[in-house]
Amino acid sequence: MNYEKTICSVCRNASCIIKRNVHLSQLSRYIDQKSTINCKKGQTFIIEGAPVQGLYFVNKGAVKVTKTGLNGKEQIVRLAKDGEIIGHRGFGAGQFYHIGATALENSSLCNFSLDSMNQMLLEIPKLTYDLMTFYAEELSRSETKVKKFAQMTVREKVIDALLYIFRKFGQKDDFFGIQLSRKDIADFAGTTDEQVIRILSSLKKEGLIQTSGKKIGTKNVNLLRKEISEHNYFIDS
DNA sequence: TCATTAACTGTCG
DNA sequence: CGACAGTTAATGA
Repeated sequence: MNYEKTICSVCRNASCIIKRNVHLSQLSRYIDQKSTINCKKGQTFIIEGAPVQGLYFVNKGAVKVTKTGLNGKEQIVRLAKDGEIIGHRGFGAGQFYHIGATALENSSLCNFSLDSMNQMLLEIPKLTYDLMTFYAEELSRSETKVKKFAQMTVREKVIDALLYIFRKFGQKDDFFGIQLSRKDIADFAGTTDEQVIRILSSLKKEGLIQTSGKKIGTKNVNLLRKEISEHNYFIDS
């Protein structure tokens, strides 16, 4: 296990709000306070209901953010990759996380304590502004997601989930840049793994996607988009 | 190798 | 469309 702290100055995550502001001199002492956590695939590093332990950034890897329903069903709220923030709703008023987060791949995470974050945001307006922009985007995504869940059929929701994965992780050698279990896709789309399996195999029969074991890919994104085009929500969510 | 997990199929309410 | 039961394939201890 490698516990070495990742250094922001050599980090490649241009979308990270810390990295974007790393040139600000006030930031350096807070960066010195951060810690790096290495998570193995499948490891849960934010437990729903546990006390907030600050803010996490994905340095490298992939993470799912989840919320558990009353029946114990897991809902994947979003996926996060390099440069993205996790646990950002945990601070402010809330004392406890109301989401969970587990690594989908071996991942390294940067963690800033609550105190660190609060002082940073009070002291550096540019950082606060960037975070606010991020919140605004998140809220907008969340709103369109509500519409989706209300209006889309299961087939459309699964296609939408596939497009989300495609957008976020891209495709390499005809398959998506991340391998998710059918269960994870189901938890994201708000359905069951059996439904996902069935829809994936019919999509495969129709030639819209190809699968090989856990690997899924598409050769015709536009055809997939067309299926849910009436909903017009495929822009970004 | 055996045991556990994931993928898939069929059926029923 | 979801829930359940059951089979097969893949994975890993």
